[in-house]
Amino acid sequence: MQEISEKKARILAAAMDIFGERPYDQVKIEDIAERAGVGKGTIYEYFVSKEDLFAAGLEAGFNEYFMALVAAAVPSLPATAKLQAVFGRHLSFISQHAAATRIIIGERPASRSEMREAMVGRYMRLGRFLEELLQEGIAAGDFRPVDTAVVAQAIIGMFSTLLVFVLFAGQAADAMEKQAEKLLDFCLLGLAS
Amino acid sequence: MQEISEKKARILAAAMDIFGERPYDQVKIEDIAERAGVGKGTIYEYFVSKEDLFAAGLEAGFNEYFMALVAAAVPSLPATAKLQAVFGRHLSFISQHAAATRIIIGERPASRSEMREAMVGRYMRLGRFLEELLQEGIAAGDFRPVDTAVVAQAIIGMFSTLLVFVLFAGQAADAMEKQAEKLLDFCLLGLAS
Amino acid sequence: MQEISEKKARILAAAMDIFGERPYDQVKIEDIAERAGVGKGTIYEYFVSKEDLFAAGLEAGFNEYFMALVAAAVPSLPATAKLQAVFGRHLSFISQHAAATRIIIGERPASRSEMREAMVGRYMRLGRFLEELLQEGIAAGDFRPVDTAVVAQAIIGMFSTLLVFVLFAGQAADAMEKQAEKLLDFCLLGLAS
Amino acid sequence: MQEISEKKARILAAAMDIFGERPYDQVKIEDIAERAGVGKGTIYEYFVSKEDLFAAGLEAGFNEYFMALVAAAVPSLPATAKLQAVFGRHLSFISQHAAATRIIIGERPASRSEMREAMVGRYMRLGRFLEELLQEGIAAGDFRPVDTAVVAQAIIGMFSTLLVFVLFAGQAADAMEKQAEKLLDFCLLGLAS
DNA sequence: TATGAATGAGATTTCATTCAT
DNA sequence: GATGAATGAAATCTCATTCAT
Repeated sequence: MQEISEKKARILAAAMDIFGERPYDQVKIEDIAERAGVGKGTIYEYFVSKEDLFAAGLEAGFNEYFMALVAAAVPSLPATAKLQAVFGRHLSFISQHAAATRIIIGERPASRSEMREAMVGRYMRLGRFLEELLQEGIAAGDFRPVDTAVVAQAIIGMFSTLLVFVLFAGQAADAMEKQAEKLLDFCLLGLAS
Repeated sequence: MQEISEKKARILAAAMDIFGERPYDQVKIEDIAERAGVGKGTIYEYFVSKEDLFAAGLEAGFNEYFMALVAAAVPSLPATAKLQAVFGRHLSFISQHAAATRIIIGERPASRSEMREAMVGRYMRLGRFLEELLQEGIAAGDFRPVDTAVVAQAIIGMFSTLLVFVLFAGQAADAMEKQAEKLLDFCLLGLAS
Repeated sequence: MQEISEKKARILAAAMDIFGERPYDQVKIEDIAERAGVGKGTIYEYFVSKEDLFAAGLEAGFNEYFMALVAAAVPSLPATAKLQAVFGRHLSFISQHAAATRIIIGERPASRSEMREAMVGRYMRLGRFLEELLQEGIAAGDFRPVDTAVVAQAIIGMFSTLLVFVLFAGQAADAMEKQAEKLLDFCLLGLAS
Repeated sequence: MQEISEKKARILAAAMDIFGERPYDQVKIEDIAERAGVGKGTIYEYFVSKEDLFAAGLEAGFNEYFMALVAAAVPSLPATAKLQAVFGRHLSFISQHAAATRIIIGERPASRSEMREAMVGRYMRLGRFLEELLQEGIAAGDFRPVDTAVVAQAIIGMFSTLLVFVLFAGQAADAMEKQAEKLLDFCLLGLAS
């Protein structure tokens, strides 16, 4: 059973790798099988279809990302520092896990309504996390009492802009870092109590 | 020659329609031909390939969107009012032209670097427009002297978040309007001189 | 349009040929395309699916067979001679069109209910033809007033037995001819008025 | 060894069941394994291949049927009564063992000449049984001295027509019973000494 | 002996693109 | 220029069979 999970994980990892490299319809199941070191048929033992595998990769990629953000928000830190850490972690994650990230933004969110729902669900999850962080800051008097839902949305927006610049515009890492800092500053301006 | 352009326009319109309805690889050239009321072969008289047609639709969709924003920023208005108008127009555009919008963000065959470049180019164009607007406001003393590139980026980010909520989460129009207003307010907080 | 029908006919002929040679699932669409001298895709312009093509072949094969029987029953002949002619034509048809015939008995009648219905329909059509022939003979006083439905069924049964012997047991032609004659005689014994 | 046979029998029974339900290529070895309550691999302990298993089912199904006919021809009965009993048993068997019967006529992978031979062999076996019955009747003076081979063949033909009507046309049982009686009568007409 | 996870050959069908008319 | 019939490459998924346990 442990063995089984291990194989499923290997397939999933291979899928994320490859789906990150090129668009969905340029990925052959066979490519993934090869990279995972299993037979084509084996993939279908663990995933219902190519689309299912893609969706699983999406979910796993987001989870990885989300965990990274959560881990960055060390509980002992004050809210401002947490926010700063989250911004930084966002940037470093998308820089280092370009492939996984490219899946997250999802080359094809439109197809199945299930997938849309999942995507929206992920947005919400990220939003809730940021809202909690903001509420904490407000409670501690670090932030002014803003509408947390709105600000969270704004932050997600900033994150997604950074995404585009890092992944597609191929900006240099340090330029991006500066950019992220400034975005954070702008954000804090609006939050300053 | 006038005739020719008219036909090309009809094909492009049909393409935008249909690419907005479903993901790239679920669209058949034949569908577009049918909707445009021309033969399959005719499309190849005006467009090199399916990908080319998609790219043209993308560009046209963005132009439509961009023109709408530009038109909203009536020159005679003060910067704050312009920004407000642009926010409002963004929202109304994505609500009313869901199809065109879905192309803009949607499904990129993304394989070709040309397309990535075009996408980045559009981001930049939108960014420059917003920067100009911000600089104007700063010059007029309406905004504090922020890093316009950064704030423009932040606004683009907010726009894209609104996009997700409107297109995929299916939020009610009026709820979104309120949300957009609040995003603008948050923005203005950071900009207030 | 004439051209089109010609191509469809060529595909159908090739299909009957090949479906007659080997069982359904050992026939590749590609084989049929090759024999018909068209591309694989072309077949799908004229037939919805492999199964559809098979069903069409079945129908066409039966029609050919049925026409042959009908043609044998020359109107001017007395009933007994007609019956004799039909027996003879049955035998010669299945001997000479072994391939087409093998389709008729149908390697896979069970799959779709449509197909079953079509098969039953063919049985009925053959039955009605024989019944008419019998009724004519009864009216003319050549045959005793038997239950025509029953005797028609019996004749179909005899036909199918001959089928098995010719197609599968590979009996010599003249031996079969004698056999058919005797079957007819036995039949006539029951019919003799 | 007793245990082994029991398992083999269970597999065979399951195979007959399922091959009777749907055409050969819609049957998965796994389905049979499941119905038999054994593992997929186990089937290959007892049968060489899917085709082999099918052939075994065919043979077993025919044997069941053949035994039933033989049992119906109770030795003490006069020939006419025997023939009557055999007709009746044929009908009741195909009505009650539709699945087994469907195998007998059904779907032949037909590729292998072995299978054809087996099929012809079964026809012959049935033929010999009927011939013996006829000869007995002739010897007893119940039947006129017909060519027994021919009449046996005719009877087999009638049996197969009944098959089609019962299995595929879904005729009501009692209507068929009447039909069978009449077929027998017609037969007896030809046999009456 | 029994198992079932793993395999990979294989075939239908789709659809972008071509080109003769 | 306009058309759409013809094409064939290509890829998902199935399933009989194997073999390590």
